[in-house]
Amino acid sequence: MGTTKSEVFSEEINDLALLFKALGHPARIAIIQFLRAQETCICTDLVNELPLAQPTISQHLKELKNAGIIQGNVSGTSICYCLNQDKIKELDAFLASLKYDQNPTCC
Amino acid sequence: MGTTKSEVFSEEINDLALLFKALGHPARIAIIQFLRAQETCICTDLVNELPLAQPTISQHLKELKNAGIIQGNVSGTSICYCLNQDKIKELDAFLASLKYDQNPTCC
DNA sequence: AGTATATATCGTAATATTGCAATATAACAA
DNA sequence: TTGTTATATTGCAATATTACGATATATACT
Repeated sequence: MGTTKSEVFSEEINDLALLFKALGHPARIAIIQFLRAQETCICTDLVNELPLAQPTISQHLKELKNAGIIQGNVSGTSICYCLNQDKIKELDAFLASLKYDQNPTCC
Repeated sequence: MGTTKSEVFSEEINDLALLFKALGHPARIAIIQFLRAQETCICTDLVNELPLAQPTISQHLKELKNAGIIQGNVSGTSICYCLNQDKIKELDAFLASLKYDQNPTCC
């Protein structure tokens, strides 16, 4: 108990859930929004921008990177992060697939 | 410690994070997909469909309902659930806003 | 080598989530 | 009223997440 029963679900469903889970935290949404606004990569900027300690931000970046939503490249002493458009499109496609052409009469 | 520092983020960001968090579990993705496929509402069907106990499914439905992603209407002894297109569109709009017209050269 | 800067990792306390058995509630039927 | 079906709630053990101080690592500059 306490663990998610991932084994019983398809890989597709688990992958989607992991992506959404990575976005399921305000700090990570804020990071994503900042990345989108900058149009380019960042690193310490986030520590100055968000009221969270450096290790906390580093941890959130790691989770976003693990999920594949952002990418990071070493650039001197700093690391340059940016959005991974492919993953975003993947999520967008899923959400789009949930829409109906016309609202069903239900409930 | 241990608690998410929601106070330091905007309401918009917190709302989005809560919506994504609700989708961040395979059982809840499976529920959403089943609801989409049925085009209409459900209830005990999910207990038969998914290898999870009834209280567990009830709990996941509650979270999806709290997030506003699904709606439920009493219909006799059962409850009829369905997707809330508005919330789905909200999430879709956010993801769409993250896309760039052309991929930026970064990282 | 020594120093500064940028980021990651470790360790840990506080809290949240997951899953389910047991039980409660609610609507209907006989 | 008693039974049946459908769903929700309670309680709890196992596990995961969050946040951060302390510390490590890695690159660059002097």
